[in-house]
Amino acid sequence: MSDAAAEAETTPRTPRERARAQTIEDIVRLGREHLATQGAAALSLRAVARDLGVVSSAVYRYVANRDELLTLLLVDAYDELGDAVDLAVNAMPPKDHAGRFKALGRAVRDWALREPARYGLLFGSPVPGYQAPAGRTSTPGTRVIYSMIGILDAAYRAGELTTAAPAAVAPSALSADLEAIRDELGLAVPDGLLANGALVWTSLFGTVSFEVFGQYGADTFSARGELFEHHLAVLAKLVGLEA
Amino acid sequence: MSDAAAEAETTPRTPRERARAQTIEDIVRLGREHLATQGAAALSLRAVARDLGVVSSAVYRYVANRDELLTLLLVDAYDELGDAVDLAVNAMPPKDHAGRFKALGRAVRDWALREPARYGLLFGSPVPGYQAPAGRTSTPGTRVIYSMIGILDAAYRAGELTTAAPAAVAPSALSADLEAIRDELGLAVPDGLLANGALVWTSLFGTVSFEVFGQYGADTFSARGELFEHHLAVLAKLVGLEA
DNA sequence: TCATGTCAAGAGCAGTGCTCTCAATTGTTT
DNA sequence: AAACAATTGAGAGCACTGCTCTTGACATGA
Repeated sequence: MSDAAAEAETTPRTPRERARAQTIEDIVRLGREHLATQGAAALSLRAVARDLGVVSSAVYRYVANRDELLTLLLVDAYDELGDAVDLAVNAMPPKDHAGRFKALGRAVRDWALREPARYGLLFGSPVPGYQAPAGRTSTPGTRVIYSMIGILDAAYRAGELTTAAPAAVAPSALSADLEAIRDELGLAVPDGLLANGALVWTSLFGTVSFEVFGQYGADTFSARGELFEHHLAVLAKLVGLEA
Repeated sequence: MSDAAAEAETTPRTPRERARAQTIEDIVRLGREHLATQGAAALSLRAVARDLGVVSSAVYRYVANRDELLTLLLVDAYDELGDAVDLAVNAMPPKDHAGRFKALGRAVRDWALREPARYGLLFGSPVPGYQAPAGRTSTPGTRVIYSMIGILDAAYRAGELTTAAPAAVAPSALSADLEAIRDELGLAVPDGLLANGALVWTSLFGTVSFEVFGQYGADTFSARGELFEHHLAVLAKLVGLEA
């Protein structure tokens, strides 16, 4: 236990370590399947153990407790979403900023509809009694928003944003927050744009959540893809990516 | 069981029925407290029974099962949120459409921050294995959106929306959806406005959810009230309620 | 070869939802 | 007032959960 963090990063050397890593991988894989089919709150270590063909207590050799497995699955899901987003964004030309933004949005929606339970773990109500360890989840958890901010910043630096820029934010506690974000990420975008970016960010996940969580009535919207495309266009305009 | 639905609506007449209604009310009250402090997935009928000073099986005399209690609490929360929104909206002059919209938004945010777990039950990830009975939850569950649409429609009919109206929606499956909504609710607002209204609706809950569910980093935004006000202003502009 | 470290298994505790039976209480009717 | 019937609470019990501890078997590295 001297440096568990360090050893967790190293690739396994001995056969024992490799077997152990393989077992943990199996547990995460089975956990992911259970999570995908039944949801976060229904995730059971005992069920995972059964599928692994092992008695329940044996799982605790590899995973400290249920929360630990939840954290592994959280990181796993964040990374898969991040990969899907990166793939979609990079499939577009670097200069097509609006296209990249829309690709990001569509990738989020597609992944969420494909993996509703895992999406719920990431962006739904918190699991009672579980607090995600910021040190392990913040990096994978910020990939999507960083990607979006990157698109916005690149478009701004290239001078390719609509001149109808959002009104500046008056000096305030909020502008101080925005300043801090700009500094930390080395951004060029002005306050108003950054604040609108935050709205676009939350709006994107709001729309997706409504669809995934079934907040729209069962028969209110049948053309949900079209509705999403409309929303995506409006959001793109909000940050000046489209005219 | 001949007409359970009918008898459920009538006010209790006999002392037995009154005692029974009182007990159910107590169960809902205790359930609400547990829900508020521990969250939906941690709601336990046995814990409620303990607090009620009764053995666990006795609760089943009054509530069919856990899902049934969840439904009662769902309706309870929807109604409380609806009441809070109505109160805030009606505190503004009927002609101050933008003010009424913002009051609605603030009421939603305030209630959500005051009751995070109950908000999570309404707008967070679905409880695994629980499907809300649409017949009992759709009416209380649509109060807020109907209120918002009402504000928008009133402003439109009064001709007090900014002329910079959103682009019309091309004839499509989406426009058919919007047409159906307009017909069913007897609205006057055109397609583009209605579609934007849907975005504003989901965006509002997206922003609130991010704040309530802790999706913002712990220290990314300190001035969350200001950020919300900024977003509210942008959303108001999106539907032409503000210039 | 032998000691060390690792492992799976099993028993067990406390909690959960839910069902069933039984006895007592209560309200209603004769 | 007495008899009846409906309603209720208690308790036992089943199957499930997370988690801990002990025990015995095994493989690894010295």
